Amino acid sequence: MKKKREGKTTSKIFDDHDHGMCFDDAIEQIENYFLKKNLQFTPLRRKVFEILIRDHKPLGAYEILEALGRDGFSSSPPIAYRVLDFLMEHGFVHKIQGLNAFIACSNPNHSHSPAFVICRKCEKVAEIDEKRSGISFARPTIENFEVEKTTVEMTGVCTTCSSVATI
Amino acid sequence: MKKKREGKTTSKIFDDHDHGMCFDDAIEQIENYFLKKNLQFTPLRRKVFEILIRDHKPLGAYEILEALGRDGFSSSPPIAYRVLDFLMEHGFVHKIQGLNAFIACSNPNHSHSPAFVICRKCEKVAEIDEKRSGISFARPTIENFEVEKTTVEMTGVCTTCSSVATI
DNA sequence: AATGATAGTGTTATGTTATAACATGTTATG
DNA sequence: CATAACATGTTATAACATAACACTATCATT
Repeated sequence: MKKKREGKTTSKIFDDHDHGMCFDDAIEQIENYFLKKNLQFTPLRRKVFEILIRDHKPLGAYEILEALGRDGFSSSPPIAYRVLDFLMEHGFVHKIQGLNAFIACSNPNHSHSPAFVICRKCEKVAEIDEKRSGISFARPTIENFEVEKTTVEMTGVCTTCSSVATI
Repeated sequence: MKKKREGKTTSKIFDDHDHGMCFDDAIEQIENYFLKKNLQFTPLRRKVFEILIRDHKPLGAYEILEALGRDGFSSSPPIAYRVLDFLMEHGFVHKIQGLNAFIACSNPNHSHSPAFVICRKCEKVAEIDEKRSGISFARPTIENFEVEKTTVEMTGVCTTCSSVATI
């Protein structure tokens, strides 16, 4: 059986941005970016991004595929993975390694190295920036090594879930 | 086909600890720990740990299973995953999320939140501590959230591989 | 030593995530 | 309009992980 990815009520960290705003802005931003970079914002790419930004929660590739299928697109695995790779390359989608899931970027305008806070109970995910994270993770310097990408994921329990209790 | 996990020559960061020492010490440390905690360091658990510490590089669960099979143990998947979970719980093994692989811990004596440096070409992995990483990632404070575990993985290219070139 | 509880291992089957390889269609440009 | 580059579609399979249950070993107590 599939693991659930759902949430009940929310902890502050998970909803302190205006999501209605976020949705419209995000679509506009990605359109502008693609235009500027001369990339194709094809119906498939748009749909995948919309699916992710709609609920703004992490979705597994196969969940995205189901949604694509429902909307009349092909739903064979490479379809999703290719588009996700593409959107990730351009910073509009991130992969949450700890969940094998994908989430729309919250700040595609900043060039940034994101960090994620993941509640292991409700599986809500917040993307946070360096200042709020309490850690600094942007392009650290490592001897004899060129860092290209830094993955930072903080797993734990949000106050909403911990108040419900039972580990 | 299987991805390769191998390395040629080394960048400093990947071999600045005495591995002969590391192996003997590690075995002794894990033995002491298990003794102290009244846990069973069974032949299977010992073998899995030895397989990981032997080369001290990340191995996939199925690579570990093959090695177990060669050494006369059962090699059905749950065998490896169970032992790996157990060793991870006690901090002797870490999972490298970016590689779906497991690696023996470099400092089981410290209580620590490890960070990893991963060369995406040779797939060598170094476990580094907070100071050397240039980032601070130990139990940051997040509002309305209790962080239990922080994953930090820095992917890039080591100088050895970048000198060989061709992206 | 026999009892039962707990922990550890073995086995089968299946679920979940991801990619390889190749075919077809679509778009931008010379 | 040819053609190169990009994008999508399809089939098959690889790679990673867990559920469920059976069996065995170990430990604590009688």
